[in-house]
Amino acid sequence: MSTRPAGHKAIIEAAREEFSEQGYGATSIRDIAKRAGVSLSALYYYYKGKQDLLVAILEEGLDAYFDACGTALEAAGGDPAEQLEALVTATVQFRIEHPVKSSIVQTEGRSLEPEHLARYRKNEERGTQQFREVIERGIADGVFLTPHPDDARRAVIAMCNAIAQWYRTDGEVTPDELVERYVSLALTVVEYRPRSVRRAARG
Amino acid sequence: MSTRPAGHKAIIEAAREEFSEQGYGATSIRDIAKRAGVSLSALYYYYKGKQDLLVAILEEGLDAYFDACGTALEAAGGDPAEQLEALVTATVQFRIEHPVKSSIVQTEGRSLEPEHLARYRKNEERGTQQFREVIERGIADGVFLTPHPDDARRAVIAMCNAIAQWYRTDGEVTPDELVERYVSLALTVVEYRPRSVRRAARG
Amino acid sequence: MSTRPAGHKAIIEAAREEFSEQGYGATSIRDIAKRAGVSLSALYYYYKGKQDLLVAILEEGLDAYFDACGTALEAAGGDPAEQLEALVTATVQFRIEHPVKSSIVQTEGRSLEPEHLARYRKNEERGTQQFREVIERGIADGVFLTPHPDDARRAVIAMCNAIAQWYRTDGEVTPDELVERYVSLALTVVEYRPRSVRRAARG
Amino acid sequence: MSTRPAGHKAIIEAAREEFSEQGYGATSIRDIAKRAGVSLSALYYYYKGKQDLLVAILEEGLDAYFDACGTALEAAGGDPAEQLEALVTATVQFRIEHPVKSSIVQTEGRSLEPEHLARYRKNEERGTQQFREVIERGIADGVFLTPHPDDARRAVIAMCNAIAQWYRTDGEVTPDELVERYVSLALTVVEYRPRSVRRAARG
DNA sequence: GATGAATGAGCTTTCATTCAT
DNA sequence: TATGAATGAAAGCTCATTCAT
Repeated sequence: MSTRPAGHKAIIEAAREEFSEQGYGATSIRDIAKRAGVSLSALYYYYKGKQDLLVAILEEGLDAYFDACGTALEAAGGDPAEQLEALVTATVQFRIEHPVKSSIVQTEGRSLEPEHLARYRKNEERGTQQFREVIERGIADGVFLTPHPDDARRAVIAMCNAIAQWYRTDGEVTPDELVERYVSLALTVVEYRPRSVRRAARG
Repeated sequence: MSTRPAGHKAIIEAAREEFSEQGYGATSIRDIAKRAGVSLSALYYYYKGKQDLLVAILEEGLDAYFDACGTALEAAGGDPAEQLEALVTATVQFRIEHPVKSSIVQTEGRSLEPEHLARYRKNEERGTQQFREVIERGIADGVFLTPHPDDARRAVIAMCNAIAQWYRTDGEVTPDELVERYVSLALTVVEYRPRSVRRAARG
Repeated sequence: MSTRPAGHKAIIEAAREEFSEQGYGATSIRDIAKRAGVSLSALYYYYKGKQDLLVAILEEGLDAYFDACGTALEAAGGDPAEQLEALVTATVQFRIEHPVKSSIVQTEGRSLEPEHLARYRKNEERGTQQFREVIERGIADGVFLTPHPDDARRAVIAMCNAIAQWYRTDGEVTPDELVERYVSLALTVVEYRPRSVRRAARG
Repeated sequence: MSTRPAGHKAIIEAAREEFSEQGYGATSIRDIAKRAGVSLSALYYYYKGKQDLLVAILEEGLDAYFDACGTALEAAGGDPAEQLEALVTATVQFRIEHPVKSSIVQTEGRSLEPEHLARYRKNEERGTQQFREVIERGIADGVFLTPHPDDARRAVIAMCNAIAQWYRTDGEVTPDELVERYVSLALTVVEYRPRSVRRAARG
């Protein structure tokens, strides 16, 4: 959690939008200051520089996403299917509600200077790990039948992430509908077969 | 097909790699010249500028991909499942064999100046359209059961595209294996049920 | 009147001299910065660019000249001969005292980009207009006998303007003498015949 | 007289027009080649470089003007008034017929590099000298009464030179009319009084 | 005679950043 | 807290010119 002085939200917000629209490399610090409506010097008063802004934005982006996932997982039971549902729901909702944060986190990691990159990549990895654990447990429990858990995981994450790039809140599909569809898609991808069904089938 | 004088391949190649690694905005034209081993002026002799390089790279990237899809589709029969298989195979192979071309086409469209953007976006749309047609025909034929063809399509495309970002040829999975798995995943996502099976099930 | 922040006079002055000596096109912005003794960036802090400098210089040049003419005309009576004398005096003095401003205004209008050119040419026209009005009134009053007022006007203006290119303050002729001679020349050119003389001649 | 190989007139012509419109410093050698419709290399085949083109143009410009003056003076008698008439006529006609040549000669001398400048300025001086001699002879003969021959000379030259900048062949005044007016103006400026008139006045 | 290819130097401009106040 | 002023470095690009063919 950052402990920065208040009153600089406009700056972060502006930077996020500029980075998202043009990319870190193509964004000038003046563009950000102008968009935030503050002077160039004010920006430097709050942040050490352009890279510092990026670090703050990326960290906050990951944190916010992981918070959402954590909350969802806690609310879900111990069942792998329920947990996958929780993760997909949290991810889809986050991509819908925070498309800018999402796209930056997905694209601008490469713009980190070496000293920040390693830590960031490691942190980022937690997202993969969450899905990996749930899927592998589902397989161990015999409810996810996919023979290729890594590919299934990557597919699920990729399709959820892509939402940030095309979903528009003024479109035809409501967020809830979309969540439902993607949960369903994800369960299809991991080839989910509920125990009860199989038991019933046997009888 | 470009009709540029020969001997400038090194330039395009260098530009592609720099754009892919750092992003268009963060790449300097000097970086490209240096990487290509030519003088700055030589670069300007062949290309009008940085934007011109990007345009050439993006166009070629799309063309090459569409060529691969076209060839694959022609070789496939009229059956929607076979055609989806062909498209997925072509896409996965292209992402594996041309990860740099793939990632640029996926990320740097936004770096096009307005005058080139519209045409590019339209061209890009052809990729979506290929998948859309095949999937819808599969649904019409009753072999793809997914109730949400748009989501299925986006999922299939997203998961195939993501390959460019993580696949390494020196990894555990061979290209052919990966193709097979993704074809299988795609058919799962569209909920493919072959006619013969359903007929048998009915009997 | 310009409302720029103070302390950038050295820049304008340097630009004026460089433009005057080498021409706008041949002057590099580095030359100007060096001559002004400021950094290249300082120059851009005060002016948007090379063209902006030219615009400022040309506008100020015209303004200063028109101010001098205006003051002289106000001090003069309503008599056309006196007014022509005032205009020629103001012009000659301005060419002597501000040869650099004068030569730039005379030569570098063509270096204006289209968006500034029209306005400038119109403003410039006021100079011609001042002379035209005075000469035509003198003709109407019957004191200027020249049958070709346009040619006379152009001749007077051209000869006054040329002074900026050859007059040296360390030469033989004092400014006051030169003014007197050019006033006399101008009155000759418009074929001035004072009323009193003609009346006397008649008697 | 230049002894250059034929077929390069288009180049000189193009250079003249570019230099005249934009100034030497602002003209690129590529602009010239494009306007002449030849390749960049062709230009370098005929001329050593940009400066060489300027030298050729300026020399030819002065030569052509002096030729015209020489011819006119030869045709005129020995009378100073007739000779001044001849010079003004030649000058006005040249400014009318060759406005581009005229304007370059008047403005671009400063663009000569030191090694060519001295010779050019000296050559240029011949123009002044022609007028000076005629006017001084007129004064010695007692037909030009101006008390300031240098100012008169400069005035005459300046007003004639200015013609190149404003005269348009499609305007109201014919060349012949203009010549007549400027001859008349020039004689006014030098305060010409024919002998016969004065003799008559005395009687 | 003529040209396509190539270059190094220089161009105008914008960059991220610092600092005195 | 906050900013106007200033800077060195580097950006994209154009320049006049050369040279092998």
